[in-house]
Amino acid sequence: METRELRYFVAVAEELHFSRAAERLGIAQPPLSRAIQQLERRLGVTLLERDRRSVTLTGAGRVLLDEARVILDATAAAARRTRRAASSTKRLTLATKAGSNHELLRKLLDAHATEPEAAEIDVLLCGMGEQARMLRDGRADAALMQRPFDALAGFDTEDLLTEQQVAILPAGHPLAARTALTLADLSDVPDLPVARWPRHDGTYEPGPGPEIHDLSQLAQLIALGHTLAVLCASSRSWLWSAHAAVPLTDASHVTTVLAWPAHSRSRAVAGLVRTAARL
Amino acid sequence: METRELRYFVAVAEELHFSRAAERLGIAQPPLSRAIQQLERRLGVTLLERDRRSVTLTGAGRVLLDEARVILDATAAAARRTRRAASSTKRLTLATKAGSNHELLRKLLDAHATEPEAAEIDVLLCGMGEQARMLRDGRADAALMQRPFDALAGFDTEDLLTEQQVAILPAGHPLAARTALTLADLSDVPDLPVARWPRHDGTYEPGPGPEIHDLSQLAQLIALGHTLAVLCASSRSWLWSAHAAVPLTDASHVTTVLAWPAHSRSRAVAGLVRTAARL
DNA sequence: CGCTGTCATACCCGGCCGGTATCACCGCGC
DNA sequence: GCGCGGTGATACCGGCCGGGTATGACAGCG
Repeated sequence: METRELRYFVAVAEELHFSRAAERLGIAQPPLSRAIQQLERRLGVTLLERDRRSVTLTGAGRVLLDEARVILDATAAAARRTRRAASSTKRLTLATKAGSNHELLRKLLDAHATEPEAAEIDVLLCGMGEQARMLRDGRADAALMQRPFDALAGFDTEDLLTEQQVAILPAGHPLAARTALTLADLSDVPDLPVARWPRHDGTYEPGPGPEIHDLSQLAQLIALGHTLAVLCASSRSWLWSAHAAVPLTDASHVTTVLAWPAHSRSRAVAGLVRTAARL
Repeated sequence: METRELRYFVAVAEELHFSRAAERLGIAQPPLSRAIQQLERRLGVTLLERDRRSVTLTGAGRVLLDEARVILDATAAAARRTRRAASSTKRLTLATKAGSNHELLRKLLDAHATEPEAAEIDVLLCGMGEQARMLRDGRADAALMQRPFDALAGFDTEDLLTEQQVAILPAGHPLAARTALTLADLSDVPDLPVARWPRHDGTYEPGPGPEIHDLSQLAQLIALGHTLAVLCASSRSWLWSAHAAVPLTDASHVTTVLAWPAHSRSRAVAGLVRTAARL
């Protein structure tokens, strides 16, 4: 199975339409039909049911679609990682959630800068939960992520900092005067629906609160009194004067971790991990 | 990057010799040289340092070698899984260590057989630690594995049974008369070196004991009085009369788990997992 | 200084990838 | 019922590229 065939198959399987898929691929329809037939012949499996008026995936086709997506992503990541390994042995890209854990990032970068032989670090600021994609993509070599919020499957990690969570509220709100809160206190504040974060797959669970894409948007919404949010304590570093932070006594703790692709053999990443382990 | 190019590159990177790699691939040397040059040109990266007398990998080459191996394995697995999905919706292959956990396997199969809509199960008997490869390969849909011995990374699991470990000894040995032992008792028995299991990567750590590949071999070696072994308690089901099993009071417990590829969407696997969860 | 072994280059051929033209077929509307 | 539009499949052709053979350039070695 060549990646070209997989690319073609994914296009057809997603469009369920040969002509549209061909257009998307930038080729004509007949060669595409032929390529898929050839793939089916070589596998000895019918992947698509052509029904004169509609194209549908067979069970085997669904399996191959899942697998092919993974393979194509891995191939693109491999090319990127290879290119980056060539262009810059002494340079690495660290993905981090824009705005979060500023103090920790500062400490990590400062400590790393004092290391002899240390690689230079490019900081790549991401939206919520984008770090995992960047790491898988090969666009980043390492990332700061948070357990249990971020999807850490497939990565190796080093714990950096465990901290309490706090509720971030509009400064004028009655709850903001309290010295401590519980999750129950927040679950049903009538005028302040809890902000909704994207899940691991990028979708949002239904609910009344606004969908959050990045922290500056969240900050604005809280300052406007439209929502409240639960974040780790170090978020205090970016609070506005219109914000108030109140500790949550019963929320799970959050651990910020340094994550990198499992089995990475990059010396630059290893150096950063060593620095992080000493923090 | 086409899989053909990756296949060629892996061959050259492993052999570090174009002619031998070409022979292994079943093609002539010049086309291979050209293919690698083309790959390098397309990536804009030199992967191999040709030094008139020797070929060595560059840093980028090492990165691509790791990535390419993963991609090629994934591609082969994808083909196998697709073929199997086509040939048998109602059939799945369960990999298990030959000889181990016989009682548990029996219970699982019996319970599954009574389910309506249940897939038929082909049991695939593996040597030590081979199940992980079978799962990754796509040669098996699920496997019985043991924590903490087997490499479970990348799989989803369902715990089935946690049990104590026991020492298996030749029946006539002095230690066999004891009612309980500790790991310290076993660490330095002069005439009975402890059997060595393969590690996750298939290699063995150095030591005096014999290298174990499967349980029948181990059984024979113990019966001959050449070694002793530490196994989970359910191993008692296959003991010979020439064997004795003595509980270990301080060894970590072993959990037998049902494992399957993460994100599997197979209905047949889901059915088996449901059965297992009810055990 | 040839000999050997290495990888690169030159050149040729056949197959396959992609394009255009067309077919076979279905659903739809008049 | 009969064009008509739109679907994927087929037929055919041309050019590119992957593969082969022959050979070159060069280093190490006896």
